[in-house]
Amino acid sequence: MERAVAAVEGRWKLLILHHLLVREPRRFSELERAIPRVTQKMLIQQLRALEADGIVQRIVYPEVPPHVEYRLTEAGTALVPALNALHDWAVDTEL
Amino acid sequence: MERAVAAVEGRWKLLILHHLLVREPRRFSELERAIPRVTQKMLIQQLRALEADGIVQRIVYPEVPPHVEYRLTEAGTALVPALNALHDWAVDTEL
DNA sequence: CAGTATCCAATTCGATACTG
DNA sequence: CAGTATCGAATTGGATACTG
Repeated sequence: MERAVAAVEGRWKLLILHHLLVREPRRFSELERAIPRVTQKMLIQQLRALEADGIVQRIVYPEVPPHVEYRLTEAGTALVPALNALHDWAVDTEL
Repeated sequence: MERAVAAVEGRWKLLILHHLLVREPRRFSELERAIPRVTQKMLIQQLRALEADGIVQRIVYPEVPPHVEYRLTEAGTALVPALNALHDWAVDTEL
């Protein structure tokens, strides 16, 4: 349970998840453009953390130039109802 | 929505919320005993943050010695379903 | 394109001591 | 009892420059 929150903690993870929900897959540069204020360092760091937690999947196409896609895993998709519950709470409490 | 997660972020907040769910109200010293590894500094800091976010209520009884109780607010109680959803996800994904 | 590497500033955390 | 104050260590974050 602590790990469940940890999996979503971090300034950018929700934003990343949001953009993946809106449209999948996303390339690294797409996420960069979608979240202008994130640095490359933070973006890759959060993506790796989400990957390590089994929430997003990183798919590498061995091409030149490099091509990497990020998708939600099944567990990532399964997280959506919980995020919606949090969202509903936030709306209801006007927080 | 970011604030919704922020309201629950922090190593001790879930633990505090848990103990308040199990039994209300709780005094400061009860929470200290319930969560042995938290320092006073962190405990009060997280309690204040939860209070600022409208999730817990701090009730002071003007007695000697001092007597302070912590309770969930209505918004705090309303948060429970969302926490359960997160919990279910954590269990289902074996995270 | 998709990252690494580095350096530095800011924030967070624990331990300890003290107080109304 | 219920905190506050202080300090230093550890972690995190941003900016910038560089690379396979």
